[in-house]
Amino acid sequence: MVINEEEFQEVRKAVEGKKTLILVGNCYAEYYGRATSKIAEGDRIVIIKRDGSFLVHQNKKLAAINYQPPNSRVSCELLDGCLLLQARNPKKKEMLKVLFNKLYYAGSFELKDDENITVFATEEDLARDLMQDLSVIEEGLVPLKNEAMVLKGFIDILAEDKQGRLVVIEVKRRVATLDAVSQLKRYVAEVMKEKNKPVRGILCAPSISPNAHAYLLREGFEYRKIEYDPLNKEKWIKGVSKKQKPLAEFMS
Amino acid sequence: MVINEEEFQEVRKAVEGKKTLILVGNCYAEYYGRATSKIAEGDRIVIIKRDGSFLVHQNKKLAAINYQPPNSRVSCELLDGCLLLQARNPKKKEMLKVLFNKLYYAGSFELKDDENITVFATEEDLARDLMQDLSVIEEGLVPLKNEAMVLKGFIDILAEDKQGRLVVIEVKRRVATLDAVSQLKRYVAEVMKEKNKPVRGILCAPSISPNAHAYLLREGFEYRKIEYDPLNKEKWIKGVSKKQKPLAEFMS
DNA sequence: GCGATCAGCGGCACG
DNA sequence: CGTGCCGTTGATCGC
Repeated sequence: MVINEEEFQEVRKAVEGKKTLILVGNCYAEYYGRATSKIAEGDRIVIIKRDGSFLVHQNKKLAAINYQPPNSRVSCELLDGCLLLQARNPKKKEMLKVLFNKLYYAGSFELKDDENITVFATEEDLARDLMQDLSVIEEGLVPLKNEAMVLKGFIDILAEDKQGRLVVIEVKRRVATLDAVSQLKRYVAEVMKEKNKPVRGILCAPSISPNAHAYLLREGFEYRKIEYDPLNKEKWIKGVSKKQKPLAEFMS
Repeated sequence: MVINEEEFQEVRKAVEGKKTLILVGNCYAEYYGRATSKIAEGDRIVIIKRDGSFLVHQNKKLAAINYQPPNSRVSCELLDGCLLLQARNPKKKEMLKVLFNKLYYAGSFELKDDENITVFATEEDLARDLMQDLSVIEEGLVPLKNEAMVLKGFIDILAEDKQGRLVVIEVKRRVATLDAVSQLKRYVAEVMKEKNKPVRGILCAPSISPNAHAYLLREGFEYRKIEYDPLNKEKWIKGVSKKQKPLAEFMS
């Protein structure tokens, strides 16, 4: 009997009362569902959130080793002095079991937080602000906003060049890889088929891997380097200055 | 003065002593680096691991809203009665700041855990065990293990059909999407160029999206449905029975 | 270190 | 719901 009744009641009340529960202790864990996993006993942290999210963390790495998404049904029981937690997703036939044989800490909390995080410098931000001034990509490019919407919905920027040719522009916020070229290729083929005329493809990214570049050129597409700094308030995209969304303020 | 000196010393000792630290309280958070983010004050959970991993969790959803990868340099200070935590990655010029104005809990732990999780039913597992009996994909297929290694290293399975044609097989553990077809296409093109002869492409997955299937057929490739159950010990891949890696044991 | 790919990816937006 | 795709993706493995 390692887990005492008092601790268990704390856990039970948290699980039943939909509070947020934090556990630290020595546990074994196993999962089955989309795959199966197991890990022998070790000291870990478990977080069970109000919405049924379930996390098992080792004391290293960023990612949880086991988890269950929101809306999982959590149960707890005392089994031979051990605390057994189970998080099920009946629809997906998934189950995560965590068996604690030691508990260093158990605490439950009612956390009030209605805030949403705002993130800046996403691919969407890049594409939107680039569209305000496509000259950084190529002189004379004119964005065709509505076209892009109607046509696909996935194309970052659809534009027309000086010669009146359609240009599909794929924007990447980090190193462009083979995937990005494949993606561009699909979009170009799509538009070309739709419009029944030649379409150019431009890949915009801070850099591109050698393989991706070779693939790109082989397909007849073009690469344009873009540089950006999320903290530069006036011109966060190098070479683009007008009509940019103002940056969020940050303390020094 | 909301954070008391005693709590702060607990935090400071944990941060300096490379212990694992868990904080629960009301905080504001901001990040800058690859992007920028900020979120107004709310009740959240912070975990700082021994290796410098830093996590900020809201009381909903599975994913952390802010984080810093392993090896970040963490510092803490008391500022106007508030606890300021900073996690920096000098090389990437990244910084995460968390400012607590209330602390409901602060605990530090020395967690001992040398175990590694074992996961079964990954794509690698699927490909390896399928290779033991390719008849479930097509009668007469013979795997060319060494070829695949030498040729690329990324092709899941390279085989030869009854007519002696090369067959590139891409295996997916879940719904095959457009990406998977693009990937297969790249590999087929690669092998075709290398060997200078026609190459077939087969996409193996539990299911395939309509768009992906259309794209696949348009490219002249083929789809083969595979069904598997990670918990079925004798035949976890339907139709494949021999030489399979034994499944890990799970309690009922 | 970069490059390529998988992940029980998670999350979001759209149809 | 599925489909598609981004993500401060993270993590792994090969070079």
